[in-house]
Amino acid sequence: MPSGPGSRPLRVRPVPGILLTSDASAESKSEQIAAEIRDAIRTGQLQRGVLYSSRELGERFGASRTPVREALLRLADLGLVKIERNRGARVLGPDGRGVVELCSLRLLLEPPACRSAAAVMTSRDDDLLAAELAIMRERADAGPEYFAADERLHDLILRASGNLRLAKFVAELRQTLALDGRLSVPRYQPVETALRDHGDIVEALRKRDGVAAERAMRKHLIRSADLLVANTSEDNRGLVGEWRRWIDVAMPSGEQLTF
Amino acid sequence: MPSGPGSRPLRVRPVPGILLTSDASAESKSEQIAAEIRDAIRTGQLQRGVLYSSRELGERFGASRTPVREALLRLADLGLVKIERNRGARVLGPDGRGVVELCSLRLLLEPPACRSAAAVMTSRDDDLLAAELAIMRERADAGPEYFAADERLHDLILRASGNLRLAKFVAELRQTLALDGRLSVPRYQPVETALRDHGDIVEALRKRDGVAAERAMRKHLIRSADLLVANTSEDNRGLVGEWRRWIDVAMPSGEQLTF
DNA sequence: TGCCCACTAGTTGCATGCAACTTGATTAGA
DNA sequence: TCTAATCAAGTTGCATGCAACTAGTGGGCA
Repeated sequence: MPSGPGSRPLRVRPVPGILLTSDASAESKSEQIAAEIRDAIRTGQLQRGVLYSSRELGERFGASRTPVREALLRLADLGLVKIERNRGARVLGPDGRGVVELCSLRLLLEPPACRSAAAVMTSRDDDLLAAELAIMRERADAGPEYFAADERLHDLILRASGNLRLAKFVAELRQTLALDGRLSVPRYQPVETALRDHGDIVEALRKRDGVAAERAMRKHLIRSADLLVANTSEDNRGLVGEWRRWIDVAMPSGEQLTF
Repeated sequence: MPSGPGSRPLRVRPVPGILLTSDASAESKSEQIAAEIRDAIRTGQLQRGVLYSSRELGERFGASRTPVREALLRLADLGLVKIERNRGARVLGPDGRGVVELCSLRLLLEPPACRSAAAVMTSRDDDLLAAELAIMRERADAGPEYFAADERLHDLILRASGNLRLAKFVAELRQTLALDGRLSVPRYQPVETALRDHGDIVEALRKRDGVAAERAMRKHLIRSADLLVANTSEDNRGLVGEWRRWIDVAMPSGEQLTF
């Protein structure tokens, strides 16, 4: 194939689903591939602990090694894969310790962000939040649409907080966490509980009651993460203890855990 | 016959388990270049708002476009440059809004991490912290050694907290902030104040008094960021207000600001 | 004069070439 | 038989080639 001097037919691979953002070419190939690799890890098409070469991934996703490498570098930064020099990229397994770290970070950031949002959000944010909540209630079957709305709702709140950097970082955390969590949480967390939690958060925000919104978000995060950590396959004793410790760190002294 | 006609001398492999200790080539060229570009931005050799091509940067740093591109992608993720398609990479200016966002994130994360560290740190951490504090006191001229020790001290605490992901993220924040901050802070913050702050933090940690350590860290961060935000060249009114708002968000209800 | 279009210079994004490195299998030797 | 050196296959990391794209310029035309 190096012989063809003329125009090679650009190999356009039919992208397997996922949302096609506005313009196809606006997103660089490396970004597309990063997203595809993430999805492949999530669905198990790429197995944890296994080494993959950039050539193999390139063939699988219809690209050359360069954009694949760029995607892998990005994913390595996010902690999803580990690049081993001259060996390949290893998909990292669901690390119980990592799950606790991610959950702790969310717990430290999202409740205060919620409080901040209550102080500066606009009525337009109210409408957007209500819309997502409505979708969640409609699609209460815990399908992909439900989770997409969940995702957007959290993101709306974070962006309404006024700290875009915070919003971006927590979005990354959520993406990484979803790799481990999405498979297990819906089985253990009743949808109605999650719906009630989100309803409480949105309601408090609508009233611009920052303290209540913060508390509701904290409750929601703790409840979700509790299940996540408890059902991590590894040794749970130390893990659960560590997670409880971070709850303690993140909890204001006066507030009580009431479930 | 196969008596090694082209034997290269590098073939010596005494023990299969030995890994190279901090070999220079252990760090990839793209990482080196990312660091060099960051330094060049800090020192002003690369000017804010200006477009640079990867070829130019490659020549300046002695590499081809590929590792430069990888470095730029990484820096773009960190928010230091903006890659404009088919145009180049623009060095982003010191955005006042961004400074507030970065400071707010540190304020939300580092004090709780401090409290966590007090709960799980070991006597070895005590020694390391004391060593860095001693260096800071020796090099109280606010030179690079002083700031390096400052940096390491903060990092030690964060890693002692037990949440490596948090430590890594805050380290990134600090790196980015240093671009805007390091030039201005030492001129405004008296070294003895900073020394006292750090002394208080380390002392509280030594006593394993998490609450005091958390408070001391919060005080230190607020004091530093106050100066940083106040001296940002842009319109300060809104900026300072925003920063005060985040202090409020991050402050436990009972605690008072006492300077 | 003023407007439009093609052209040129320059850049990215992706594909590919190449040397160094890692590792498992094979072969020579004791 | 068992050990150790050697080879071969495969991979990365970096360099380079190439088509597509952008923006600014100058000339032609109304």
